[in-house]
Amino acid sequence: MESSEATRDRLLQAAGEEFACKGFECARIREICIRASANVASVNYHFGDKEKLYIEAVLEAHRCGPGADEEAVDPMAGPDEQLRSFIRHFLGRVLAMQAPDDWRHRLMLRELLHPSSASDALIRESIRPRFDQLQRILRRFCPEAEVRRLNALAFSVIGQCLHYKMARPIAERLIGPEGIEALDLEFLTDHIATFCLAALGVVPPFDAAGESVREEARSSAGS
Amino acid sequence: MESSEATRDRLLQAAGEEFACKGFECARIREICIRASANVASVNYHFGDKEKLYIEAVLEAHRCGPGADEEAVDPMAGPDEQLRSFIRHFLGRVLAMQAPDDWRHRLMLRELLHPSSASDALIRESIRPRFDQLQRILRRFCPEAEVRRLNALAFSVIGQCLHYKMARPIAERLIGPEGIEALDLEFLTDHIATFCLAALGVVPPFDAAGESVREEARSSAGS
Amino acid sequence: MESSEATRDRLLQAAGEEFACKGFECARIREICIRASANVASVNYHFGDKEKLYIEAVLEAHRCGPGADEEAVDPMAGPDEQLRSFIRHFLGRVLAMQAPDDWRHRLMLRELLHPSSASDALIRESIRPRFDQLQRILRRFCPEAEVRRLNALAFSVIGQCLHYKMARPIAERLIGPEGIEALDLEFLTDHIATFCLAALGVVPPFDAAGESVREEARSSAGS
Amino acid sequence: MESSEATRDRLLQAAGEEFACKGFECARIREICIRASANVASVNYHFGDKEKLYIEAVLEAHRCGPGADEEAVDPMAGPDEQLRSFIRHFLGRVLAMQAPDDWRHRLMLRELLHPSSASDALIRESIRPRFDQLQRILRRFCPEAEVRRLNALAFSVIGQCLHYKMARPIAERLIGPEGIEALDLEFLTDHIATFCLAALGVVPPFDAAGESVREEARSSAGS
DNA sequence: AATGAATGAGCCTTCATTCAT
DNA sequence: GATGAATGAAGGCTCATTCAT
Repeated sequence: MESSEATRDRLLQAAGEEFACKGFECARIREICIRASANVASVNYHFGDKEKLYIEAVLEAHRCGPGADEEAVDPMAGPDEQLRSFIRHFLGRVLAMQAPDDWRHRLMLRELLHPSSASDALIRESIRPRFDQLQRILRRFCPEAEVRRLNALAFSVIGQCLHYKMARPIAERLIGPEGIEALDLEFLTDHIATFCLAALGVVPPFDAAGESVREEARSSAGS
Repeated sequence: MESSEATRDRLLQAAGEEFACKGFECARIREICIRASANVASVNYHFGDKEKLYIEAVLEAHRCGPGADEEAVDPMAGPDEQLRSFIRHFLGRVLAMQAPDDWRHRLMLRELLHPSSASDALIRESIRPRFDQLQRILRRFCPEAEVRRLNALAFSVIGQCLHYKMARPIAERLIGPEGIEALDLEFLTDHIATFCLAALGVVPPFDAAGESVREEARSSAGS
Repeated sequence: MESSEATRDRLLQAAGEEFACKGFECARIREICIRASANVASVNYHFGDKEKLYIEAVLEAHRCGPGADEEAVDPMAGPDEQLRSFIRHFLGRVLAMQAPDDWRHRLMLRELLHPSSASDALIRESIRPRFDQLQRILRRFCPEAEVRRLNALAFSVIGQCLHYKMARPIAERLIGPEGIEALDLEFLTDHIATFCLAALGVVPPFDAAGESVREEARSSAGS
Repeated sequence: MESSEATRDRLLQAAGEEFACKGFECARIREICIRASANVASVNYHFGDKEKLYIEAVLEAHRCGPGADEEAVDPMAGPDEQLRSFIRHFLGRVLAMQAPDDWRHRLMLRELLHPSSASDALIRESIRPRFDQLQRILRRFCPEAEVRRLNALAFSVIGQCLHYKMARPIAERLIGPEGIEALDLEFLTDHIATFCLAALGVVPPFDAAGESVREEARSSAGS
């Protein structure tokens, strides 16, 4: 049957969506089957188990996920341009995670918070490469920094980006929907990139407005 | 009856732990009652509902949680000292969240990710005050910055700190347990504070190791 | 304590209402206690049991219920006048059963349909006397009728009256609310009394409108 | 699958019996499933709900119930013959309701007293047709009677019949089992029909025994 | 004497899973 | 190979009842 493979795929797709937006426990196997126009027993038939289906869905998520991200950063560019580019792409993916068909990223995010047995492959093939890439970029800024510092730097970059996904519901309540709206991809990319580059001592910190403060603060820091 | 209040408290404590580590859906009311040495119907009697118990637990979490944080930051100190102090306390709380009896923070974190009807009070009385406090500190660095920038700055600070809680399981797999171990409260406080202050132009970025890079990067940035 | 007796009475009153409108099974002991401003344990304390409370409520219902009904029928009147009077009173009570404080009759009606152990006393002291009274009245119409006929006659009278209580919800759907409204106490008393008296051959059947039909029907009956 | 339909039917049958003799609230879903040799979850699978099962049972009750009643009354017969025929059939059904397997009628009776959401269809398809039929018959006796009178007449007929079902437990205690026994279908049909026809002025009231009384009563009525 | 707290049995429902076809 | 029916284990909740005070 050719429909066998097709059903399997539909199940995987439906499972991905369901797991992504409800989590493993709250996802209903029946709902998945209905979405996939398949029988209730299909999941057990094709995957044996709810958990095995979940793992398959997560693997599928990163398998069919973004692959050309590595090339997104121009290897010939300067380190600051590379970092800016990395942030733009990473942030772009994070902010786009609201899209209904973007269950792959949402699923990966869930794995970030609550790693399951599926996350080994996920880390190996999807997360670590990007993490290493980021570290290679950062290494160019601090060639002699110890590993610990490099890790912390990488987490500082990633943490700022991910926060807009993680804490979005709360952020929205804190600064209002229009406040969130104002923090669009363009602005945030520039903000975080500038923030990090300034922290790395590459570019002057932000706008003129901060200049005066900088002086004041610097003197107070010196005291 | 004093025993009534006592049982209620035991239930609240047990519920807090259970909800904190399993989430609302996966927490079993029976387990909570067993932990609290109470009857299965106790929850219904004292709180009426599983959900009402959850809300009560969340409120209890922030009620008995840290409240004297406001005083933690010396109002007479300079802005850089205040920021450093804020980060230390915030991070301290985040990193301490692993403690088994620290269900209060884990519960609040869950609310961060999946706000429920209990999060209104949580935001109002616990989160917003700290957020406002951070913005007041940051305002001293950028007196004329627009609101949007201030929001982004605050999120940059918070995001870096929270990341160590949010993505800890994955981080541990990325850099190994000893890598995580190395990132202790002292180091991270200094790292994030320095990172932020450098980004704000107050202190020179990091250590001598970075200096040379800065020069190189700056020239490449200028190209 | 004087309040002891008072609480008992309030419980009885509240139980009567609750049982009357929800039935034994659906009545909630907690609701009764709330209504009576009493403790949840009051019922068990004062009556020992939900069922015992029910029985007490039923007995109370007929005890404090109508007692002067016997006198309502003038013993010196003619049989037709007595029957008319009986129907008026019986029907009046049936139709008034909607009143919120008239739980006594509603409770007795419930006993009619689903006799419990409480109904013995109810029948003995409340129902049978009226039944006997009706039969005495009917006996005057048919002095030589056999017992079976007299029973059937009594049930014919009672059945017509009770039907307006029993099947009211359905009747309302059949002929509409305004249809029910039109069947008020005055009209129904006259209708049923005339119907019965005509059946007993005392008065001519109904109005002139029926006269012609009677002739036609009588001839068809004779065929 | 044929077995599916079979199980559904067994559940419906078992539910009908259980609901008929215990009512909706007191009926236990577990008991129903045991009776139907089915799993506890079967009800949920086949009907979704206890209430939906109830509704389905009520609909089934009237669906498979008596349907050829319309033909039971000879349209060519005279009105008195039609009325007598109607009463015989109606009463027959009412009196037969004691049979253990006759849950359909008992269920319909419950709906009479406590209409649920299932009673709409019941009224529309089962009760109203008979009611209309009866009114058409009565109309022949009183061609010019107002609607109100016709309604009251119909209820007088129905009320007398239904009373033997409604109040049977009490009636049995009032006149004893043998008294009830004596009121068999044959006797009651004749009694009620004669009672009504006499009330409608078609036939002379009852037997010779009553004749003399009629004279006496008539004179007393005239006084 | 009377109460508030606590109990445990039992109900309906949900769900992942298995089985016969 | 694939399905619809059936399963049984929990889960949350309700309720009458009991107990300690």
